[in-house]
Amino acid sequence: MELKPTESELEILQVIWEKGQCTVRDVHEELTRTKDAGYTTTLKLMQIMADKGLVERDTNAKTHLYKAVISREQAQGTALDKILDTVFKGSTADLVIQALGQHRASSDEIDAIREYLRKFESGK
Amino acid sequence: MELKPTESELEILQVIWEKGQCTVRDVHEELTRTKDAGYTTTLKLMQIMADKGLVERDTNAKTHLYKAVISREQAQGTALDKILDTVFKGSTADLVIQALGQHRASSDEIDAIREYLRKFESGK
DNA sequence: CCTTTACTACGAATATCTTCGTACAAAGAT
DNA sequence: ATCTTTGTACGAAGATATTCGTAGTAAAGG
Repeated sequence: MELKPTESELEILQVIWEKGQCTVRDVHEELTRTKDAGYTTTLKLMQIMADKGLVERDTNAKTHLYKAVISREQAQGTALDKILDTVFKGSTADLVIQALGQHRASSDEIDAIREYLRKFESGK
Repeated sequence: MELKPTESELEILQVIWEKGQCTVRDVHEELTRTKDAGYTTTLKLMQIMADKGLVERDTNAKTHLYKAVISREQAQGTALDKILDTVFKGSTADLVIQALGQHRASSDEIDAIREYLRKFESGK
């Protein structure tokens, strides 16, 4: 089963992940805060996502309710796998170092990562 | 200027990054080790990439020589930005932790990251 | 020379993703 | 009851990405 959301699908998933269960209108209003798109465009995309199995929908009421099937964490994993493969030669260390270098992580973030490394290593 | 390579373009860039300057045939032979594609498909893609400015080519000789314009590091940065935005809510720490957790970095890798964190923090 | 091989150029078919208009049904408002 | 609003379904146009066939040209081998 292919579970690789497209760009637009990811925008929609972001909203659903954030809000939980959503109607098309919920998603659409959120999306139009930053970009503009017709309502039926959002609708169509969400229908396609339902076909693909990226979301599930409850069609009992007139207004359907959508929820995510794949979790944000799964999508994160997929996205990481992909860029590890395509631009990082598979090196997690390179990826991490690039991420830290480029994006000026805050001290809190760095502490969190240190903490994680500690746990990680003691857990082996 | 838009510098976002597509999926296929990234496959080609990987080869060029690895080998340096390349002919179409160089790239094509490398690609066909793992997938299959017609020669003219690879050619066309590389021509398009030249148009887009992803690669430069030297057309003096009959057989053209291609080299990457955008560096692997640039592409890494772009890729990271994109997934930070689309699936990590902008949190570098989440990204790093997911990357480490999921892909079982080796001890060497972890050491490299620790080392990096040390330098990073002392350098502020 | 002439034939075969290796290359580029380019148009066009496919495939995939995105966008939207139109049709129609249900619910709400007057 | 009728009109307006709010929904879904769906076809099809548009945009972009991918694939490949055909044509033409330069080089290499005989």
